[in-house]
Amino acid sequence: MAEGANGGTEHADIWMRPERPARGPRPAYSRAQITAAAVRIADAEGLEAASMRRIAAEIGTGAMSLYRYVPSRDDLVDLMVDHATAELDLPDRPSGDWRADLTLVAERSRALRLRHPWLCGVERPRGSFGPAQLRLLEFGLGALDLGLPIDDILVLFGLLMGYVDDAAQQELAWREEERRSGLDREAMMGRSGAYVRKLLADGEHPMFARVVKEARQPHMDAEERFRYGLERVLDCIQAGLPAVPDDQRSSRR
Amino acid sequence: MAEGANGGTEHADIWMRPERPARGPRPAYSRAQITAAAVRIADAEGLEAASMRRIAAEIGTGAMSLYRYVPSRDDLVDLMVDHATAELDLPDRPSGDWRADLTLVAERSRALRLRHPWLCGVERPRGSFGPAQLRLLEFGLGALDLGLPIDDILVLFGLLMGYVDDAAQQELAWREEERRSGLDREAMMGRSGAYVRKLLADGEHPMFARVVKEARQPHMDAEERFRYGLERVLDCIQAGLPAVPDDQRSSRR
DNA sequence: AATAACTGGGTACGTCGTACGCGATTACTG
DNA sequence: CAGTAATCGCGTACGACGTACCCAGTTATT
Repeated sequence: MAEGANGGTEHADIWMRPERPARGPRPAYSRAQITAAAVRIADAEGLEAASMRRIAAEIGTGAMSLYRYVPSRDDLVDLMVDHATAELDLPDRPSGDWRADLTLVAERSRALRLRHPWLCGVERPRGSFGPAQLRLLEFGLGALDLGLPIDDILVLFGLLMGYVDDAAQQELAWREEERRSGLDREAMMGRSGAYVRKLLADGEHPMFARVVKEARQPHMDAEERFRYGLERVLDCIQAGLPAVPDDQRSSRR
Repeated sequence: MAEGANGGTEHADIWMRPERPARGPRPAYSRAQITAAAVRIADAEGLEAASMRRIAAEIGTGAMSLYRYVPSRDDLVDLMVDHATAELDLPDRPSGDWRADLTLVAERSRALRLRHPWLCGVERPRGSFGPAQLRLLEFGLGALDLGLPIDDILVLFGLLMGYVDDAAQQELAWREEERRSGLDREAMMGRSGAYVRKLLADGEHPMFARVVKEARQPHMDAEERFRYGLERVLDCIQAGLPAVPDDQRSSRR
């Protein structure tokens, strides 16, 4: 098929390509330095503000210089994700109490996404697992390694991280809307947009109406609301685990 | 703060803005026509190929003409999402058997994402709910309306759709890799990339190794694999529901 | 018949990622 | 120690992108 006859770069081996070459002058910058600058910009102004030119300007060089360190912007985003994920700071190994371990993962992951709002918006289908993401994976899957087949473990861990992602995304969206409108959450419920008001009025959307009128646990702050949903998710996950004698928990193996 | 002193377009009221104006010549095209063209392109060449110029060329006009029908490309993407979602074809109301209803939602949603691969990659934080998405929401939440507070219902439905999204995304990624490499899934396991081989060899990633070596239910095809995970998720959701007398199920209220 | 609203569409601006090429610098090879 | 080849930082240039703006032509209201 003459489809790129070269040996092939598999597809995304950023993590294999060595940072420093054997020959040539010493590089003036580093991948970590560039990645950190990119993260700094994305934190402050969003992911799309972290363009190659902008990042280069941040570290005081030309845009094309970055391509000496990173093959493409997409790969740089992969580096950014792993760079941020490295802040997670999880224990070396699961404690044996799966519920406590997953709670830890969930809460720190949420905090991470609130600290780096662009994390939720990264294109998903890139199967790029850097060292920090691998650590997270090892810890999370390891916590659930209680006799289930690996496929089931993956499903359960996916449910947890899916919840974390959704919850953080919602929280960020609300926060954004508060910032733009100047109103707090309580005040926004009444003053909703014309479209929402129409939907509430037409009587065709009872569940949506309940979401608008009843939801959001109005007496909880964001943290409490997250924990509440998290407990529900953990209960669900528990149902997928093999039964345990109920007293023999957190047994250090 | 002098922050846009106008009355404000709330933020995304595509669904309120009337298609036809009162005065002026009859428009030559329609929102539906433009949206359909965009979906056609995105299906064949990906979401980013559906640029304003490309879409305009598809229907035989200039790029700027589209802005007579749609305020921005982001809004057009919202229209595309709802246009695709409208294919879902769900019953008018939940049947009373929540498990059957959610199974229906999950399988059709998966099929929809396989038919429109770009759906999984749409930027999430847009809280834009068109009529088709509202139908889906009403049906899904309604199926779970069994006495729980609305917040719990939202969490459970979120878990389900999160699973569907993840599973579809994974399936699409594998399909893409098969297409590019020419190998089938079975053959790819051994011939994995250098990075994966390194991770397997270093012994530091036991769970990742299990994922690579044991997962994917090698004896199942994609459909079976999806259903298998789906049953796990539904079991989990069941645990979050109020207990039922075990025999009194699918009782038509 | 006059007017105001709207049409399709061309041109132009500022942004993006990045292919390519340059002269200078450095490490390996003889 | 000279020669060579790799790699450096970085400027220029190209082809996309979304869309602001302007225009002459068309139509429903006055």
